Amino acid sequence: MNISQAASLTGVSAKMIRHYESIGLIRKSARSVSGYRIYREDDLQVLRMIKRARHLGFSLEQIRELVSLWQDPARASADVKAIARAHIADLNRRIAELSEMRDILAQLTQNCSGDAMPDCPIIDTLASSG
Amino acid sequence: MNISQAASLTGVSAKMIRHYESIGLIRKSARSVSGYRIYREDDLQVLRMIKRARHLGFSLEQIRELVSLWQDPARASADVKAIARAHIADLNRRIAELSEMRDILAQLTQNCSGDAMPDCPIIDTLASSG
DNA sequence: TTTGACCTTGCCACGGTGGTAAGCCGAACA
DNA sequence: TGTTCGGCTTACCACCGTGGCAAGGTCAAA
Repeated sequence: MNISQAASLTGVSAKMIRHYESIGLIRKSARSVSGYRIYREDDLQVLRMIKRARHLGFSLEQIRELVSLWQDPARASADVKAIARAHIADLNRRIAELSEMRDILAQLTQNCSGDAMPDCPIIDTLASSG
Repeated sequence: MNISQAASLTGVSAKMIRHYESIGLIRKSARSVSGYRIYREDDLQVLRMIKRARHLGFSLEQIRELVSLWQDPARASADVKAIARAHIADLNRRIAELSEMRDILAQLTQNCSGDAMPDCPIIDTLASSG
């Protein structure tokens, strides 16, 4: 099948399939005589896996390792777990950062009258020593 | 004072000060005869405000509006509040996304033995219909 | 044969920040 | 006075992941 079919069957855009190929995340596809990329059912598996891993927020570099482990029948689940743990730690860090921002802003917003007057704790905080 | 002093007094890197100037977020600074940027105490206020707003996760575009409102004595606090609210909503959206990723991964990780065996629910989920 | 949909590669863009290179400038020191 | 070193200038490239666009080749149906 052609790239757009592979794209619609996996949810990965044709653009991204080409990109993943160019960075070596997926193998170079077969080509037709005229140079069109050709995909078989097997190829879709990897794309679907990448799609799901991206959905869980893994970076392409992490996905590269995950794909490699996936294709290694002698893998240790400990290796997979380590990648997942690192990603969870990263997610927690980002969640904590965003939550802190949100909490501060929620507090400031609550104290802002939100009317036609200029006085505003949000601006005041940003402008002074907040 | 020169740019590196302004940088160290505000915590905004010289690189970023130039960038903010180039995108019109801050006014073009005065220049010495030889072309060096010159900053006065007044200029630092804006940089400090940008620094704090970035720390709260506002985008540079939002900051552009905030700075504009800040410098407008006839501003309505409602306008400031609206920007903050929009940002809070965005933060909440991102927090929810990341939390969902983390929860799913935490679940999978918990069920992964993490030993030398290949079997692993994380890989399985990524590879199949997860 | 024409047409329209598809494919190819290659470049530019986003946001925000860092790096690096080439060249000018300023101050201190011999 | 001349050298030297650090700071300043602009301009470009990189990250990450994705989208868009343009110029040109290809395929299938009408």
